[in-house]
Amino acid sequence: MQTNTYEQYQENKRFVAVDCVVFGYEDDKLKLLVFQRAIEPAKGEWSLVGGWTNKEESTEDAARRVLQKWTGLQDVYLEQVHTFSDPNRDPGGSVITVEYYALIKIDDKTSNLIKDYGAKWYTLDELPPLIFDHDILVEKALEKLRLRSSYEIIGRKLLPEKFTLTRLRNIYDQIFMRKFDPGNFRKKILSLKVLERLEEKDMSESRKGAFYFKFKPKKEGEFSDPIFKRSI
Amino acid sequence: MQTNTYEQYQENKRFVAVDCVVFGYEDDKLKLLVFQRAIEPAKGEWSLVGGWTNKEESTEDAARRVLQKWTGLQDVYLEQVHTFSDPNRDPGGSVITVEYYALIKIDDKTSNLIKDYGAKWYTLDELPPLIFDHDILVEKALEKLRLRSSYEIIGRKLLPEKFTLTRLRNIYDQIFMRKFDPGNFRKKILSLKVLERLEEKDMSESRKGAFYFKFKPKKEGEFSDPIFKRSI
DNA sequence: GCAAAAGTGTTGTAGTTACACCCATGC
DNA sequence: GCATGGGTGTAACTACAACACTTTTGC
Repeated sequence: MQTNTYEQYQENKRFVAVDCVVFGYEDDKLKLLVFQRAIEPAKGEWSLVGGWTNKEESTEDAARRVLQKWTGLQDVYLEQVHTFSDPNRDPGGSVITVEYYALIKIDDKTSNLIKDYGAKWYTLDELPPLIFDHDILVEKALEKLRLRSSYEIIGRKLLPEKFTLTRLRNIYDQIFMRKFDPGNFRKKILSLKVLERLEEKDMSESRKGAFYFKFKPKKEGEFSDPIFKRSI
Repeated sequence: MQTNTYEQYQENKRFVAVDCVVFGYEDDKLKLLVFQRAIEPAKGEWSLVGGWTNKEESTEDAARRVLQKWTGLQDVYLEQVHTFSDPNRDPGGSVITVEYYALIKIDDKTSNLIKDYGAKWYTLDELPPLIFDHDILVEKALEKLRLRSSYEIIGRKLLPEKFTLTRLRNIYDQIFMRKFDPGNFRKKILSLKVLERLEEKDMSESRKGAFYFKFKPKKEGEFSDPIFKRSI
């Protein structure tokens, strides 16, 4: 173990937690994963997935560890959102929390794992009130997700291997809480040349059928798929 | 003192610091404030302004306290940037740092206070290497500042009461590390209607003289001065 | 008059929006 | 044959970039 030059400042040490806003897409709905809190205070109330960090890991690793523990999920997409530190934000004591949002693909396997822990997927409009400042964390995560979604097509982390453009648009409709014009959305997305059309069609949503698409493999070192060229 | 439900998790407690990337504008240059570190390890080397947080305050309050202590500055504009937590980022021990950037108006009073503490203003291109991951923090702060600057005119926090458009453009040139077209920049900024032209001219930079401008008072509850209307 | 920065005008391009319209197919 | 989502085309609008041009004034 490394020597710690700062041990004289012991009394400054803090509780540091991570909280994850977990987004998933199921039954054409953007959903959010919430848990019933396992410890006091507010035991039993709805809360985000969270846990303590420890000093041998980064907060991102802690977030991954916590997600793995509670949901069985691995290799999720994480992005740091914000750090909350109001000493009164948690009635149990002064706790700093580093917030992440996660994007995951919901499949049967994950669904089962999640059920084991008293967790539940809620759509954004049906979300119950959450403990502490977690409602604010959700709002912040959404803002960050919107920002990210305007720089790159985020469906890659939420959708199954093959999907229709209507489904992708549906995600964007829900993230931005508005209706995108189907024609314009299609042209915009296809102009970015990050999707590849498959020969197969999805016949379940319309008579005509809609072509499936998949993401082209992401090139190494390639930064992202900018949706808007404009900058200052 | 409030009771702490979490005391049983003592061994999870962490060192949490704040670091501030302080931007100022002086002699037509965007500058960054760095200090010579006062404690081991890396004592005497250049570092960002930073300090410990304690559990009675938020990290933002800690940042304000630290800035006040080292620079005498009060009422600065702060924005949280990112939280760094790699357990090996600080050779002195596992320390989480919450990063903020600050925008300040440099005047003679602040200059004097700052000199007292072995601090120094550097332009971006002359910045010496900083300790630990602080070079990365600077890069992150710049990115965040660029983002903010494309949503609202940030000069309000950096410039004196009255200023010319050339000076404002000069700030943008340096933040984005490119030359903005003087005519286009002028039209863009004035179209936002957040500036008010004064009758007085600055005759020091040209024969013709350039009108001084000032920011209109910010309306209460008004969010910001968007520079780009476009969204997805 | 000339240099130099301040300030205005003009034109082309490209991203975006709104919306009309055709397509394919199961009923 | 018609309703429905899938998919294409087009015209108007607007932000932006490039750049020409005019203004002012000290030297």
